[in-house]
Amino acid sequence: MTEPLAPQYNPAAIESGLYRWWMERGLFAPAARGTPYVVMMPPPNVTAVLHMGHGLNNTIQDVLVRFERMRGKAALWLPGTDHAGIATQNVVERLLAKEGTTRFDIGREAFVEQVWGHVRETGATILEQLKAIGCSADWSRTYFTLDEDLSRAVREVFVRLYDKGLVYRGHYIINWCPRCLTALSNEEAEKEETDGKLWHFRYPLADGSGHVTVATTRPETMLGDTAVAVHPADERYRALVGRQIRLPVVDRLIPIVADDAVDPAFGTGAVKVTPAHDPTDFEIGKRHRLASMDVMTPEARMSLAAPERFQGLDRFEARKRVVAEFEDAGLLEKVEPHRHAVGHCYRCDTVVEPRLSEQWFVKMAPLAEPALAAYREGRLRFVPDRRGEEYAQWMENIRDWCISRQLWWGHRIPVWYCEYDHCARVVASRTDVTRCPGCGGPMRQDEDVLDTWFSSWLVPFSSLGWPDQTEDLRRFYPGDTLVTAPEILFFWVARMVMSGCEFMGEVPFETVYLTGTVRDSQHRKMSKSLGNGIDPLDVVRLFGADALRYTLVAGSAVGTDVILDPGDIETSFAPGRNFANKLWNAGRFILSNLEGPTRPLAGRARDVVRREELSLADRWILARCEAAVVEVTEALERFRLNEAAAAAYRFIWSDLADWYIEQIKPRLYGDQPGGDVARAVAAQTFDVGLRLLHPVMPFITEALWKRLPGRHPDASISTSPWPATDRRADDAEALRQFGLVQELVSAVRQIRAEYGVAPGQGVRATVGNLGPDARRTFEAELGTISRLAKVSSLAFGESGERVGGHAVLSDGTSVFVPLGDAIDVGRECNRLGAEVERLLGLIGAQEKKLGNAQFTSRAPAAVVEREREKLASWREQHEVLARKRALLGCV
RNA sequence: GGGCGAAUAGCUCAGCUGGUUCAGAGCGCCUGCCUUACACGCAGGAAGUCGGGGGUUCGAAUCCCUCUUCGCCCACCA
Repeated sequence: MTEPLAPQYNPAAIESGLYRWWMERGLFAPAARGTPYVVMMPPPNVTAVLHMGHGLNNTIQDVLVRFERMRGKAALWLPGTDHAGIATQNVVERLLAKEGTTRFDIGREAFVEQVWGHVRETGATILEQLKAIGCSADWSRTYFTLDEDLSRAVREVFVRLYDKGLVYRGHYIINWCPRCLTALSNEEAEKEETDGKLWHFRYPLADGSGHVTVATTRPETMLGDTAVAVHPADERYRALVGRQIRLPVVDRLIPIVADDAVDPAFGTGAVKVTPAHDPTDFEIGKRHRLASMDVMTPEARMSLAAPERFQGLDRFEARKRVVAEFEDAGLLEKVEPHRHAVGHCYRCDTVVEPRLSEQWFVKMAPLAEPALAAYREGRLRFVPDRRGEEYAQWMENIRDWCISRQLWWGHRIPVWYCEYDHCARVVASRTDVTRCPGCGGPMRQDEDVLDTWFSSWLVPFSSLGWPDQTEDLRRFYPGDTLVTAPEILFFWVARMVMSGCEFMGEVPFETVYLTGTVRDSQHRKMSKSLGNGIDPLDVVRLFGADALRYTLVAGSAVGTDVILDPGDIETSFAPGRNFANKLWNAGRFILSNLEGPTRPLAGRARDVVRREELSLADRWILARCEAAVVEVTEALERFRLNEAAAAAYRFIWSDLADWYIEQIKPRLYGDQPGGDVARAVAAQTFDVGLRLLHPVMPFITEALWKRLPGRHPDASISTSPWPATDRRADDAEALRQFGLVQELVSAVRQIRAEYGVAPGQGVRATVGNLGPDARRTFEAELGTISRLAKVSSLAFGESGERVGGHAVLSDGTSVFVPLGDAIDVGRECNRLGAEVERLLGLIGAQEKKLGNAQFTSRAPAAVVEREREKLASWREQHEVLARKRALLGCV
């Protein structure tokens, strides 16, 4: 009936094909019914795709989606259609690096073609990866295209903001990458602590009556100085304000001004002012109507505004020359080492040059207000909580967003300028403009393109067809949960909230779950440039997708990073593989014992298993199963995926495989009656275990679940219902009683191991000092005890013998395994002595606690009662062991 | 400079609302087993004064303060 299963789980054989099987049956398409549950999917980043970080994000998203689907929600990922922007940027960077070329060496058309070829290629790679790790998104949606819908949404948004006066153009100091030749947003200019120098320059007063010393970290910018500023309240310089400086090197007269922005405590308290090359200076310049001298070209070489001998020099070369000239002139007062934050381009790591330039901006404060309110009012929450405060802090101090980029790819800014100078009309438009609406003259579109995130921030609704009022939009906006990496909280998440509030009137999702970051053993972020990445596809090939997913999920405690050692992927991923194999073999065993349908455990069927037919072990595993359902469900609801994985793991491995399967073997083999009941319980609890684990390990659970008896060939575990909690299985008695049996078995095993009893050799055991129902329990489970602990006979009462291994169970039951001359009495005395010591320690502490009137009067009665019971139990255990030691003649 | 987080077994990490169900898991290590589901396994074992110090409390890995060390985010002191 079922094809024979190999004794080892072979991911390659099982996983290939299952994904297609799912897709063919449309199992990943949103269900027709049910409450929508939408997990927003971030645009995959091409450079990240072969790294573990993306594997982590995608896995976590998929775990939640599968969980919610099984719970009857129409869960889907919402893949953005705008993967082009970021993807392209990265592809371009890679291409340029590979070709060893710069953007200007390739013609635009050839360039675009080459880039898009690459995008299509890497797009396929991304799909491969997502399939390989079992992600269940509906990938039929457009992927990796700059599709027209999106362009439409981008233009719509731009024009709306423009009309509201929220988009504006202006001259500002922006972050400029001299290599990429583009403006960068504040978020894209990554600050890095850098060891630099602080040069102290003497600026002589124009009348020769002395000098003012200024400090700078960027000497080359002094070529563009147009003032020196001091704090208005600074006594040292008060008399100098309004006088002139003769700027060395360039030999130009500049004024000394007073401005509040100057910190009198830093450096000399006097600062050179270079409005074209520093944001603060730019502000000072505006206040004092100073000229702005841009002394650099876009490539960060000295421009024609610099003295002739500097023109064309690279900025760092110019820096050396300026310093040298100061030194030669005796105007270099001193040089100090100085550690400060320097901006670097997030794409190419080039030092960013603050540069005066004309750019487009979005006024953010009005957009931030409702987005902040949503958080404050609880309509938006973050997991972990503390990220919410980061979000709020950023929103409160938000700065305008520079959205124009001087790149060759992306959405062009939908603004047209009239070519006629006398008209100079500027139009923002949803459609292309060819004729000037004012004078009828020709129009020219802005050359710049929009920041990638300007399309990405619209994904929650643009990907659903907005601005049209589509069915999808009605149904799936807003979503429930955004799962993404913390590093794009501001780039993307915060902006999506703002755009959602502005254009849809409500937040795009109510929960933002921020995953950890995948780091290497030195806690460095995994990245291509560091070469410390792990390709998830390699892991899939070596260990299987389920092993990869298990490791990632098990390592993802809320708010913590996942550390993986790229040099030792065996250690990281073998546990997942081992667990998959364990599950596979447990399944193989159970399936091999299930011929045809099993009896139902509940319902009105004639052959339903009656409660009194259940053995203690049956009741125990059903109770454990129930507990596992509660644990896993609650953990997933609270985004504690690692706990969900651990709970499912414990249930399947420790409870089901280690104990229950071992316990029922005689019944399955027909050595004991009740095989049909054992089969029914095993089938049911295994089924539940598979479903609990399915979100984390979809392939292996699907493969096994499909083989359970009575499955329709097209049924899939991914659309089967999530296990319901069953109060009737809440069986504390069974848990306690079977727990005692487990303790007894362990105690005998321990003694056997301690004294090297040969594995096959049976031992006798005597149990005494029994609790009320213990004898009945042990008698009923005699088979279990004898098989699992190799006990040939179990006697009740106190043994006449005294030489052997002794133990005591938690309820005070004494255990004795006679070993005759086989053991060393001294060794047994030591063994028991250690245990007695431990108990005495506990008892002493506990007596002190209970003797403390403060405790008994202040602690809750239930706690006190529990503590009393513990003490009684320990005393009893101690007493039993002490007697045994006395019997052995221990000193 | 501001904000935040972390420090628990050799390694990677759990430990949520303070109370021996809390000192745990996996890997690694040691011992014995190829027991008819699984050696990617089974059974047993060793191993941590929960970073240091102080405090709150009847009681602290858990709450507070402080120090040390690492990490992250933000930031226009040139």
